[in-house]
Amino acid sequence: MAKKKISIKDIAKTLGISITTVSFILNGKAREKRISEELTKKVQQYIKEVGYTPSHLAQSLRLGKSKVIVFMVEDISNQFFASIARLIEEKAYKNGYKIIYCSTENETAKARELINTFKVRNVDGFIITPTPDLEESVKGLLDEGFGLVLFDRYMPSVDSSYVIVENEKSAFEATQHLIDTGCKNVALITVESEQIQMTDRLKGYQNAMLQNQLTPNIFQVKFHNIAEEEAYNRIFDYFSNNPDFDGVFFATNYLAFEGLEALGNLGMDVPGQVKVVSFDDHYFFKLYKPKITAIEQPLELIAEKLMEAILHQLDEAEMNSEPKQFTLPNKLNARDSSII
Amino acid sequence: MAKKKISIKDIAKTLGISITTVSFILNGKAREKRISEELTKKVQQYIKEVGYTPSHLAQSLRLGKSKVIVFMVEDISNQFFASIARLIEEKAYKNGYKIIYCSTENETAKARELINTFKVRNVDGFIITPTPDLEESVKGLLDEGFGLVLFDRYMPSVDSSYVIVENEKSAFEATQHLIDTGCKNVALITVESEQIQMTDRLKGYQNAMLQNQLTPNIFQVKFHNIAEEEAYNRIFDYFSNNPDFDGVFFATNYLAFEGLEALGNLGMDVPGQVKVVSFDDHYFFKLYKPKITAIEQPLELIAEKLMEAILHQLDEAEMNSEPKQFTLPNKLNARDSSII
DNA sequence: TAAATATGATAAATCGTTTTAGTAAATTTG
DNA sequence: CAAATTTACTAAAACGATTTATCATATTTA
Repeated sequence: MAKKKISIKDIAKTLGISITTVSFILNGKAREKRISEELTKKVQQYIKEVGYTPSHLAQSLRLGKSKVIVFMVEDISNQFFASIARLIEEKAYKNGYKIIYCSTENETAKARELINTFKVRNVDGFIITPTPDLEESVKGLLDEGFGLVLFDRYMPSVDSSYVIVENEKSAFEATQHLIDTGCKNVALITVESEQIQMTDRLKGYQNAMLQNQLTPNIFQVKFHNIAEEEAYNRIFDYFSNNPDFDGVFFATNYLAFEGLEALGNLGMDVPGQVKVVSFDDHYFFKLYKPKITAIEQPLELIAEKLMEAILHQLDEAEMNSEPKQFTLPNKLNARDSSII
Repeated sequence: MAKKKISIKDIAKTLGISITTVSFILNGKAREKRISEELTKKVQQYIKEVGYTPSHLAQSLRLGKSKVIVFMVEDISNQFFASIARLIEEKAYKNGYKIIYCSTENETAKARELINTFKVRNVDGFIITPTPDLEESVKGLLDEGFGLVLFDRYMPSVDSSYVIVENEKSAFEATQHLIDTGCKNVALITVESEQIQMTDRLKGYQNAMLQNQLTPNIFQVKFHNIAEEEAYNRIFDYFSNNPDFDGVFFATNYLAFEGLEALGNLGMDVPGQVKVVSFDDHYFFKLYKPKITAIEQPLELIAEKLMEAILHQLDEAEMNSEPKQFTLPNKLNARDSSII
């Protein structure tokens, strides 16, 4: 029966004092504002008694800060993003922030729309995995004073805070790992994308191949939000038409899932005939027979740095400070050591 | 350079009219409130010109509705919950709602705390996977007029809206499926839990066994937020000590992941020697060799009904209406048909 | 002892809306 | 033609907080 929520005004009236006094006490300014110890105690006591909590809405309106951070990723149901969501959650609540999530599907139009939606919703900050061509919107956020941290990928042309991983270095290592275990023709299965996290992985692969005097063998799947099956078919076709490889480096784990399926159906033995490494480790890779070697991103560290960067920006005291830019190291989980 | 946001007051001043008039026009009450066509047009034109959008904070404060729904689940990084999150997202935004998520870890204390946090944060509604002993808090929400829908499990003692699946029926079917394919001793691997979704699955299994004159063979893993490895070890031990089963029904997919690992390490051939069915289908089960039969929950339907139920409650017009209670059918994805 | 300062509290503006209760002027009615 | 009604619009209160400016009264200071 929805007992009406008590307000600061009710408290003032009941105690026969002014709203101002109550507010000062609530905000710990009693001493500073010279409210007597006696009255302060009395008010605090009463507040505890009735279980009063201030209206965040009213505070937000008055102070112009909503204590809301938007977590805008490619797809919140993706294991990687969901895991990060889980990890930043606690840190956010601990600091009095709430997190609203949304998924862009990596579609620029959708991302722009979402940014606009949330801008007018008085959120304080954004954590974003940017879609292609989102520079303008992102710069807009920065200009308008919103907190902003990019992650998973950054935008070379925008000087914002970001948290990414060492894509090129790890891709190099993964490729080198395959070569070290005897591969002469390592194929790279990646997506057709201009986004930096993907081009960096490509670069790492290419450098490793060239440094070992090997010929790159690249297949870029057109991945325009196509269905899993479609990806499977394209990878299957590529493998059938170019069967002379002895190693595969998958640039993302969903490519690996489909690719492993394809290898299996083509009767290619993993890891006997073909060795495999995937970017972006997954619970699945430990369970798969055989276990799959993969590059693990440091989820906890990413989450930690994300919150560090966004809170730093939202902290009044340090407004307009330098952007924080983190490039974090991954870990290659070699699960085929018995093969070497 | 944060150009200050334009307010309704600015518009009124610029056009030399009152705030009231602008507000009426903004809210489509121009006709009703007898604002002349001419002025209405002019104002609308100006609003479009300057790209004004109302402050949701101010509206929320004034109207007492924040257009925020809390999505409170056991663990947002769990594939099932993350998928639901993804699916309700769009429906929410389409209706002008934002979604805040949080994870309870299935800990009652944490759930209570979260509920309190969000109650004072002026959210409108809650979608909750209740932890054990959460009845009081949940009833509190109902009494205080918050929108509420439980899901994944409900509370028999609370007459709230909920969206669940046919746990008992599907568990029965899964067990029957194993029996039909020749199993005489089907083990049930489940968690030690009093929660209804789990006890229902147990019931379904038991009924199927008894109806077939077979002896139930139940192992309840103590699952007090233990690590994956711990669960693995316990299941491994159970299998080693009770090796005379020819089928396993796993009550959740994470139990199946660990259980399959254990079966593999025990050298038990799946599905030759032991046939397996799991509750809660997963991408993984399609990829695993052999493919694993599993019960698929209707994600889209669940999401749809969740939003239907919560929006129904938040709709002013239908306040205090009857709770909506949905029990949805699952689908058994038999992937071992070649074996029959 | 008059002026200056310290003490303890408060009135009122403000944030950006919505909505109730008016109010003048124009029009209709009897 | 005066009264009643309609038209077109507005003043002001309210939502629930924060904060600046102010105000008595008491205490120091000169």
